[in-house]
Amino acid sequence: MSTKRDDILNAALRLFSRRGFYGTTMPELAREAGVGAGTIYRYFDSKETLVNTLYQSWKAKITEDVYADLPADLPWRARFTLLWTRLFDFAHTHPEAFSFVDLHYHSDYLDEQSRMVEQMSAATLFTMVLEGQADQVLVDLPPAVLIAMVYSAFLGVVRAEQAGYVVVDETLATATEERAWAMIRR
Amino acid sequence: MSTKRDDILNAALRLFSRRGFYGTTMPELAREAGVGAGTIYRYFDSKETLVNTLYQSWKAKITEDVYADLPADLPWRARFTLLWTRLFDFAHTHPEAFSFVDLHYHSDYLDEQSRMVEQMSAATLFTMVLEGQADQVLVDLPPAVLIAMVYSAFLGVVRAEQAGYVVVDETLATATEERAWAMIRR
Amino acid sequence: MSTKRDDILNAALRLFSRRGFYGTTMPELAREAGVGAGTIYRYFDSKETLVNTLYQSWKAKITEDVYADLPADLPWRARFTLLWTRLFDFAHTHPEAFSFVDLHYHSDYLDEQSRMVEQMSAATLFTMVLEGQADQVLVDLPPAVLIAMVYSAFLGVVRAEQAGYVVVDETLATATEERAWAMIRR
Amino acid sequence: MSTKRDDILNAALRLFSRRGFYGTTMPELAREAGVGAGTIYRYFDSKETLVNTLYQSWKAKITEDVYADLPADLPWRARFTLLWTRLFDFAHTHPEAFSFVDLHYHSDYLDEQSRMVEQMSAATLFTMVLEGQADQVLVDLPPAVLIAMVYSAFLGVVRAEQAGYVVVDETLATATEERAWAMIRR
DNA sequence: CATGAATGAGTTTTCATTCAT
DNA sequence: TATGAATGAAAACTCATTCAT
Repeated sequence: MSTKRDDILNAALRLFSRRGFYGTTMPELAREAGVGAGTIYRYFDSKETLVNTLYQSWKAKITEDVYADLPADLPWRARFTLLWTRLFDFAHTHPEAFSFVDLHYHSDYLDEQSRMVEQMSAATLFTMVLEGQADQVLVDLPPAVLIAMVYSAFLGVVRAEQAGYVVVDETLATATEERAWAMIRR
Repeated sequence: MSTKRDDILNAALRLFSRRGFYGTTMPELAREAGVGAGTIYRYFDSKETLVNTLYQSWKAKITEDVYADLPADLPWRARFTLLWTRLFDFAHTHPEAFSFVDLHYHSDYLDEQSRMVEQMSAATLFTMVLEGQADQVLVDLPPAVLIAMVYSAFLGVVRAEQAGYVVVDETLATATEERAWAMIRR
Repeated sequence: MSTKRDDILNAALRLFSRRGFYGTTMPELAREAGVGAGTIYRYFDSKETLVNTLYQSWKAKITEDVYADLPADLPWRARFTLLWTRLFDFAHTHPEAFSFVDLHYHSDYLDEQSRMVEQMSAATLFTMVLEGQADQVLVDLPPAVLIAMVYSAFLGVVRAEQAGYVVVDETLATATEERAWAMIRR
Repeated sequence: MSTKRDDILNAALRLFSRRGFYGTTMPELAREAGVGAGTIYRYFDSKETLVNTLYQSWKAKITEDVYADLPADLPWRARFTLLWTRLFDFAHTHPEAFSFVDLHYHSDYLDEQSRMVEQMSAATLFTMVLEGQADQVLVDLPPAVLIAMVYSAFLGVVRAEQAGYVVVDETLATATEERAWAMIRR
């Protein structure tokens, strides 16, 4: 089965997350993927199609792996811990995914569908925060702000880790989770 | 007086912060600055020189405007409030500056001097955090982590604001400051 | 087989020998070679690399075709005749080669290797002249001077021919050879 | 009186003789001449006008200084000696002039008038050679060939000298003259 | 007269995309 | 289906020339 398509997507994730969309050339990408330059175009119409496909798939995968299947009866504190843990698990399993998604946030080459996936993912979180606020567990700030602060704080740690400034073991992951929770709990 | 050089730097800040380094073309930049394409090269040797000049000047300006002249005897709580206020003041005065600096963080076209300015800025914060921990006011996590979490949280809010998701008035600024402080205070 | 590379080199020989390095533009060259502008860069890193490659190959070819395989026991007079004949044969087979090599002599865009090829070629002649002088056959002047005078005289005839001032048939070639020999024989 | 015009012409001689027409830029030329870039255009309509002016003036000066005022009754041998001496005197007084004139020989940016000056100079020599042949003093080859061989041989020596390969003192100048004469005398 | 900052057409070079194999 | 050589449009950059001072 076509492993080439995946080779291309994996290479694209690596390069786009490092050098960005415009900083990555198709020949480079072909070399990194171990395929001919023309081969990329058998699977993707254009560079933009490729980046959109990649963006959507990772955004969806993050949403799925991190936000889905939260036990409905889980107390808020434990729920947050679970989310935070999943975030770090994901970040460690797919080190380039968060950088990639973050780097391409709101870029003008993202198409309608990418924006929709983006919206859906945001909506999930948004709803969750609203519930937490209704339950008087989360602080009363615009959900967009709470989400931005927590998610950015998480991303900040991941970036520090990838830059080699710290190693995030389980202890540190837990500690950061506590701090993030302290930021948003009522 | 050479207003052209400033026109170019201002246009570059606007475009680089939006489209990134590789996504911004020199003709675009020339048009945005209202100068001829060749004029840019009278003031900057190359596109790389330009982005480095810009990076260094803004990084230095942020450091100066936000971190400098902190009253030595200011209590930690008040000190943090002051810093947070200054960050928002800066972000509102120069809406593109933080995005620009953040977007170009650790890019491979940044030269030695840009990295040095970067280091100096980081060192200032690092020292401050260490003091706060010695005074038992700040939580005991690696300073790089605390800095990353707070600064990223701030950036997250600014980005949400620029995306039009929220309006950050004084009340909201204060509220976010409290949340950020809650994240790092012991 | 990569005939394109040869097409480019041949076109470059023609244009560089006529208009010089700076006077030849890459689009012109591409058109003359019958290839796309980008194609040139698949085979040569830069215009400078191209001119150096060309210089080295022709300098080496001249040296090989003209100076190599001289029968060791050939009397000086016959040896000179042979060299002169070979020079004209070469000039008539590759009408632009001598102009090209001469025009680019000591140009600052020639690299280390081009200079080495240059030196090697010069050394061959130099040694030959020294031997001729030791044998009391050649006049006692600095070899560099003898070489310069003979080679330049030859080039002068070739240039006159190319400018259309004369036609150099076998008779004229022989006559010029006699004159050149008269210039340097003891 | 306008020394600037001369400054420009002198700078142009130096740069054009070294780097050629296309290899010399107007700003470079302005700097070398010690004038503003715009100043050049007060004296010369364009770069082409400048090079043509320069070419004509030097070609004329060479013709005047070297070929004019030859005592009518001077024997051929002495006449040749005088010419050769004058050539070397000229070359040593104006080291760049011969290179410049030679380098621009038959270039397509030379205008009608430059070609005429060229023709006139050639005609003088041509006539002289014809006379010498009529007098049975010079060898019977096409005058264009004789002229090319002698003049090129001379240029070869000058180039060797400028490249630093030899120093041409009076003895060597005389020796080369003898060799050149041997080449063309009957 | 003289300047040199400013320009845009033209240069070298890159790169997304195509297509013959 | 896969390739990578080939392309030309567009990028970064240069330079002859102009013009406000």
